[in-house]
Amino acid sequence: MARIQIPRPKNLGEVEQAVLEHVWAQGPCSAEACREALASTRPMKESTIRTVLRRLEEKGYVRHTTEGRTFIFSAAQDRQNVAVRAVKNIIDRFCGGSAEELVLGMVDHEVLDRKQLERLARKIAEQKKAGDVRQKGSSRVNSKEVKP
Amino acid sequence: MARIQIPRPKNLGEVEQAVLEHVWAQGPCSAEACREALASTRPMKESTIRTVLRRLEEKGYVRHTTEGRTFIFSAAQDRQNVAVRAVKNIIDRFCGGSAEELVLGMVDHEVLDRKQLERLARKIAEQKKAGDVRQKGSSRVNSKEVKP
DNA sequence: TTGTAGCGTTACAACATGTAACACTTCGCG
DNA sequence: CGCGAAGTGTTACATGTTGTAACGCTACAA
Repeated sequence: MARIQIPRPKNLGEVEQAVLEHVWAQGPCSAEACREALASTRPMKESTIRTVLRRLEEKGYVRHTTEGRTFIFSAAQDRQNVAVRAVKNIIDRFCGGSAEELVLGMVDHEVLDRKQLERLARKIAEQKKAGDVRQKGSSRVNSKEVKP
Repeated sequence: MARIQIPRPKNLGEVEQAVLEHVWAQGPCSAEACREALASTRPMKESTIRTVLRRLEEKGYVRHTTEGRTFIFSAAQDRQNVAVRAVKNIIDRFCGGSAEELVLGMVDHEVLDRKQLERLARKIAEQKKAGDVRQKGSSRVNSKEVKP
């Protein structure tokens, strides 16, 4: 009884994932196009895919415009943003907020390999250089906006 | 109808999280001890906490031994492991398997700050050095075991 | 005008989660 | 020895989430 909890960042089910994935990969598309594209791996009735897309929209992952009478769905948030937010959540939940601990863990567990580490090191150096000037704030114009 | 899906890596609900958190923080403890510790933030009946602990055990996050007739629960997986696995999942789902992309995103979004980046850079250098000898395999004896 | 493409609405089964009651067992105590 | 307390096992149930879909309404084309 009584479960007045503030909605946690909505997770996605498998099908929802797959559909979102497709929208990310293929760009704006109609429900039907989406359905057809996924038909081989996950056959769905036409009303099913629409339900899924509607839910994705409710959850804020996609939005739609109309083209004639047809809904064209497109991603409302970019992939990386979603990923980073999801990870941030994990960090808060499991690592007491320390992203560092997590990344170190990833290194230990070789979720990151050498080549990637190399690129990362470069990137980090870059970031550090930028940081020498302004204490906080990215040097790049893009992204941002990862508010929960 | 028909939802014979292979169980995805079980997520945890809020209460489950909180309880696991406590076991991680306080180490082995009985259901009652656990309940009392969490009583201020989440009052639970005694049978409730036991259900939660049982489910955590079913999901493989904790295990228990008996001390007299009392169950003593302890973590079955360490925090970092769980976190890394969870992140790995996200990476697979959202980043096409590229952990690098994600970490770069974290840098962009300042989920990682300068001080942390510094430590990370050191760690990475270390890892690289070790890697110069053996192409694969951690230089440390600890952790490992992040199999899905 | 009638079929059809496409949307809105509603439904439902299976699971996940929070919450808990009740029943059974064992141990210390009077 | 019998009792009550502490602990465990079992079962239940309300809500929310996710997959899947049927129906029904509307506008446009032939």
